[in-house]
Amino acid sequence: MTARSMAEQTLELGAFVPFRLNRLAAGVSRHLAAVYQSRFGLDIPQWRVMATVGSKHGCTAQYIAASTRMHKTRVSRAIAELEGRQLIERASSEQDRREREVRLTKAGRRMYTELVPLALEREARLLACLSGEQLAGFLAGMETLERYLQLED
Amino acid sequence: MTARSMAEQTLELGAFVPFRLNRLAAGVSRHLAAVYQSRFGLDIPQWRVMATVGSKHGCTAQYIAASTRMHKTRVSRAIAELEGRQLIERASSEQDRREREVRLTKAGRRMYTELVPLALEREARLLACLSGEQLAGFLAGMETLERYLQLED
DNA sequence: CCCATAAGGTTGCGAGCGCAACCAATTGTG
DNA sequence: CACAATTGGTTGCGCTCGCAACCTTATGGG
Repeated sequence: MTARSMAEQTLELGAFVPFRLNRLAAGVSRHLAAVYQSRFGLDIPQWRVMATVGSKHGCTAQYIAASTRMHKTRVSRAIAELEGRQLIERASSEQDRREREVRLTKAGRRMYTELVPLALEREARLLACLSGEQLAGFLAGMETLERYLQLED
Repeated sequence: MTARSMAEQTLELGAFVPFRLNRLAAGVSRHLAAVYQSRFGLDIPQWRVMATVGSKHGCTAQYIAASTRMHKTRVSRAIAELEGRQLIERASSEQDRREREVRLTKAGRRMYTELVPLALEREARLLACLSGEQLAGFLAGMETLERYLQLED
């Protein structure tokens, strides 16, 4: 080991990928929040529940927790709030009376059909700052990292 | 507009980049937490303060908040805890007696020199799952997104 | 058939965080 | 020089979250 390599290493957070990823994710969330927060009065857990239930009718809280990677208590509370706002409804499952099947109400479905195009458009507008080639490279890297960290569904 | 395009759009969270970025950032943080949490008893705010002060001796809480993008109260509390553990120390600035210059103590510097190589190694091990080309593409995309969202320092 | 164990879901509680208000020191302006 | 406005930093408060404990229903083994 040379004297040079003994010199104290430093770490610039601004160049440290874990930090940059957190910062980027927060920035993108903020970029998206305008859609579901100020316009529909949803917070992140509620938005995730709406998005999940909207494409998986009759799913359970269990399923929502697993696919959104939220803690089951967070899901439970988000569901309770959405039910209070009459956006979703629950019915005890026939097969297993511990489970409760979650569905969008009419009002919930109306919000969903309005919300989803706005969210997708927001995502598209963000990604439009990347060239086609850059987008492909970025997504490829994300997928590899997700697989490595076993984050996929 | 065709009848087909009137069909209700759906949104799969698992294919939605904002969600995937949050999930990835959380996964990477968890991957890294083993280093600073279980081994050195630091939480994220404390780790970020240590990292910042370690390469910017005598900086202010202000500076830490700006470069880590943490709320100033979060920084204030992290500093107070680290000071309580005698890892950093503060001295009132001569030029402006509102400011307090933050520095690592001897023990803090010892932790820093032990911590930084482990964190960098952890980052390198994570990124090693990407090919050189994939890594370059991923980082290029990140930089463009950061610039677009004005997340840089 | 009974009881131990597990699984779906909810709730009490403590910890962490952001907002707003605040204190102290500085700067700017008449 | 005085006083308003600003800035660095801390603190009280309310909110959200995760953990652990709990209730209810289902399952499995003797």
